[in-house]
Amino acid sequence: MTPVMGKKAAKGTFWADAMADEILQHVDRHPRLQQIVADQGMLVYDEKTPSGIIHVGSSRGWILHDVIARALRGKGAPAHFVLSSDDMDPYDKPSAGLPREEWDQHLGKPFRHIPSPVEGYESFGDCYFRQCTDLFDQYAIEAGLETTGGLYEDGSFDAAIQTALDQTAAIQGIYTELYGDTPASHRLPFAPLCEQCGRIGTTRALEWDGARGLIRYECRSDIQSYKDPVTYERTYIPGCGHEGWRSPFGGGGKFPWKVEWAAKWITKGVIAEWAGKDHFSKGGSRTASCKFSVDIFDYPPPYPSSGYRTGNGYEFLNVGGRKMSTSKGAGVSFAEVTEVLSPSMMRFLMVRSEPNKVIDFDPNRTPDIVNLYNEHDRTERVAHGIVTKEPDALVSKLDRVHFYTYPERGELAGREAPARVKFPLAAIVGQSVETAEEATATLRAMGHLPEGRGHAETALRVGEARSWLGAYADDSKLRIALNDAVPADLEIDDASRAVFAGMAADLSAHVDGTEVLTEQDFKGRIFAHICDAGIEQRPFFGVAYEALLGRPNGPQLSTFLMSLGARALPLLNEAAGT
RNA sequence: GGGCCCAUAGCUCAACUGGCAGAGCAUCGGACUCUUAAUCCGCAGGUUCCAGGUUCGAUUCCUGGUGGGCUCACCA
Repeated sequence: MTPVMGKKAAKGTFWADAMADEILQHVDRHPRLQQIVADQGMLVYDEKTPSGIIHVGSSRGWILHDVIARALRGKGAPAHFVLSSDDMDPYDKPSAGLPREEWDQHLGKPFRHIPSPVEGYESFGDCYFRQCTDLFDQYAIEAGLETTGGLYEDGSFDAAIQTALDQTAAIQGIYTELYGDTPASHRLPFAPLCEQCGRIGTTRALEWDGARGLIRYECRSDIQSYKDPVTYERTYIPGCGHEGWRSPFGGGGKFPWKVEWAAKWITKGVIAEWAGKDHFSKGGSRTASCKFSVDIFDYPPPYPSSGYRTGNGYEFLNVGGRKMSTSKGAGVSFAEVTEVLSPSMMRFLMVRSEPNKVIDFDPNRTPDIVNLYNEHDRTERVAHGIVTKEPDALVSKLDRVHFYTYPERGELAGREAPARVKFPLAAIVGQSVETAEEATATLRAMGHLPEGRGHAETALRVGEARSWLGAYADDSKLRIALNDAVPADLEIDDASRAVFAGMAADLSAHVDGTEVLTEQDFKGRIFAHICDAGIEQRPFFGVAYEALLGRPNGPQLSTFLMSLGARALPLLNEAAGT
């Protein structure tokens, strides 16, 4: 391939396109990387430890890597995104939702060797990893999947293990240089897997015999500790006391994290890999890994790093102003969010925001949701060339946002934009009818959908609105709930009762088919009744909403009643006093 | 204490690699026999966090502050 020789990316360039340019330059600077790309393509890499239910914040990284890989492919580079499950990592503290008496026995073991808490998965690690990756299609995330444990077991890491252990002194020196004289300054950079008890978090490597390729270790009870979630006491994971020699190769153990990260880069030939900004803090794991990569493995650390310079990680996705945390069991899981919010919307949210901007998203805040849908729809319209009120710079940006939000749509030229119904309307109609079919029919009758189009996307959106209302919108104004009965303390004068009676009669006739009314007809009847009764419109509607919903306002009455159909009749009759 | 990121209209964000600060939503006003988080039209909304510096010109670049977020043993 011929990398596009990049100038510095223009400031107005969409973030993913600009990053792709920089990655191509990164490759250009290193002949070694050019060779790797020629041999195996351009690897965009990410990894995740499956230590429990994975929260929604992690999806920002997956989407980011997917978008970057697509941007690179868009420039002709043979890029692909691979996500690895760090399932060789040990289960290092009790997991929030699992019974202690059953699961504490597995503390210290690699996630890939612990049974799955949920049926149908190969292991603990497989379970939590795949609960997410099985949803990737819905998010249009195109990723190759692998497990880090698998890489240990198939020998991929063997060369790096040999290198690291042979250079133990140099690695210890780097730890000392970065962190001072800490325990890591004196340890072998490897955690053997105990042959007797299968734990990896409780072992200490004692001696490396490079000639025989064996490592001496013991399995102890003073290595790995956690803060007990109930008693808050520091508790040590018990090792089995085994001591012996074993081969570190072929799955015989794992690197400590910071060394492992660097080992992966050279082993896999990683060209680009981000992580959350927490890893990129000065003195953090990326700092150490870059050092190991350059000094120990002699490999150029992947973009956005360059040599010892780490570059910057991406910002967090906060939900309701809080950083999500897997281990604290707080927050919203990725799988859970997917059931309630549209994957397209989540993807849109993350594509439109530059990686260095915090995203604070709260599904409990109705305006957040309404706004997100509005912005999404506008982006879609602009991308289809429908609205051109926006300034040019914004149009070209929204164009790219749309492209990366819906990569599967491809070229839009000459294609009609999906017919979108605004989210609040979808929510109201969705609550007053039973099925998506009815909702679509109602919306079509109301004139919100063009003839013959918009059925599928509208049914989808009504479904999204309903799921969201079911999960998050308890106190949202968009929630409507029919009264069981007309509130006892509601005063209804005789004139108003007559209007209710008239509406009930009209609606009833419409429902049993003796009279076919369009929405316009029905609307006209309502006003005729009000006029006949000789009362003011405004106060009457207030009374009507109190009678039906227990609120002073609500959706347009004619639409609302028609979409309710027979379900509205008991209340209308009661209000009419009949 | 050190480091990184962020700060533009009430909210969410733009501003084409320094050139008259713009959109969407909300608010407000008007229209539609019609109350709405429906539709259409319109008004208003800004000392671009502060103080300096570079420049003919700074939201943009530099320095120093302020506020917010994240992070800096081990583990990941």
